[in-house]
Amino acid sequence: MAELRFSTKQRILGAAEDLFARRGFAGASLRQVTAAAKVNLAAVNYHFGSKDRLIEEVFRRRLDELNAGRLRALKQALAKPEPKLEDVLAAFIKPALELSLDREGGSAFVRVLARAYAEHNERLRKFLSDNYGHVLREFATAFARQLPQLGKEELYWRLDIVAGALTYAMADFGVIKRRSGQSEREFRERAADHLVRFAAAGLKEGSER
Amino acid sequence: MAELRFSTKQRILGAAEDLFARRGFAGASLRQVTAAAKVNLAAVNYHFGSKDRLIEEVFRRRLDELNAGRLRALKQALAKPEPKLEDVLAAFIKPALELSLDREGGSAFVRVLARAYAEHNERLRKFLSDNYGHVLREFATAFARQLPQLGKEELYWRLDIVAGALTYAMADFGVIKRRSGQSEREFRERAADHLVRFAAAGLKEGSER
DNA sequence: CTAGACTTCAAACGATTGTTTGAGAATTTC
DNA sequence: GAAATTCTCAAACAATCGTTTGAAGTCTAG
Repeated sequence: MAELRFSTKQRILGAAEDLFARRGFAGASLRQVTAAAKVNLAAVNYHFGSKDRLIEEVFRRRLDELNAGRLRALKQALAKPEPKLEDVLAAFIKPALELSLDREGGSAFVRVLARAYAEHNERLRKFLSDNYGHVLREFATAFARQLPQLGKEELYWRLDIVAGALTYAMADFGVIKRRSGQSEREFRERAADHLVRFAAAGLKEGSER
Repeated sequence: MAELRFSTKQRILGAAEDLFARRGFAGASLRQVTAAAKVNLAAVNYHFGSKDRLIEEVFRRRLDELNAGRLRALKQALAKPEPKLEDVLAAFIKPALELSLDREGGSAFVRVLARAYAEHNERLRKFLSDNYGHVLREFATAFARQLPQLGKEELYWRLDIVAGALTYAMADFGVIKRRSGQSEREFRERAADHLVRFAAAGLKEGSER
């Protein structure tokens, strides 16, 4: 976490990500963050302006790439001759899996992401909606095309459940622990496969299958 | 929230539940809680001893009844001549639905519950595991009997996803808003039905169906 | 080499945190 | 109705919070 080879700004972002994942935004203090980053306390306000802006930058650093990856994967999936529901789901899930495999704090970030759902923080919601709302809208359109037999309301119900399950699974909650012989990558890829098949089954249920 | 007809202790628990749901355990201060409860600041430490113990009592007040209801429903479901997977799922989900319909803060509590998942707080996890772990173990056994074709590891994968989706859906996250003409009860019952069918589809997927 | 910009630092700011105190009010017990 | 117990209250406790300050350090451009 110290890692003095990184710049002050990067070390703060890394330490903040880790501590926000473990103690929440209110629960992690700037003194804990700067101590973990081996940086002076005032550096946060110098480089980011405030704690709130630091939180936003923790998101921006990862979400820019994550959502770009999702859109890329979606475009690729829809370019296939006969794109399936599973392809659209995988386009949403797999980039998040890749992120969670990032050596430098990616797995911490997906837990931060899960916290953002739990926090009903108005300021944070606006920031996320303003910057990344268009991605979710594109996926909603793609899902609607894959599931034409579902009413709009019904579709939103199911997508909401899928988004929740995804957030939960990616955050590594719950009882599942990987077997000791299994690599992190194997573990995560199995997780993504399970989630895609599980979500597809739930989304299709009641339709013609 | 004020509701002076309730005792000091009950008013504190109600206000704490509401504020923990909205701002988290670290984010809600005892001064905010006691102000909302129209109670003196010192009353929390007098009646509960500390903020941590107050948090535990917020859980205990609801979880005793919720988990008793789940075990009752599970017993009833397993007493049927041919219990189905959907029956076991409903036994887990429906009591939570009932709780979320409780006029006096039930819907706030399910959001508190979702926060407890997000918090990796060791103390809280131990409290929940010590007091209610046996309920989850009974359900795991029942699910295993309904899905004998699934390996133990595979089953745990899927149950974890179901638990996450349930927590998420019950916490009323996400984009779904009920139509203005729809009652809270109608809305929640539709939610539970969707969730049971969705979860059942995902749990069975890949088996004989 | 120097002037200027950028970055780090220890120290302190006022505000807020959970908790404790001891006096007083309210209630219960006999 | 007096004594004892339970509860409420304003006030203060030390600790910690996010933020600001101004001086000292480091770096870069001319």
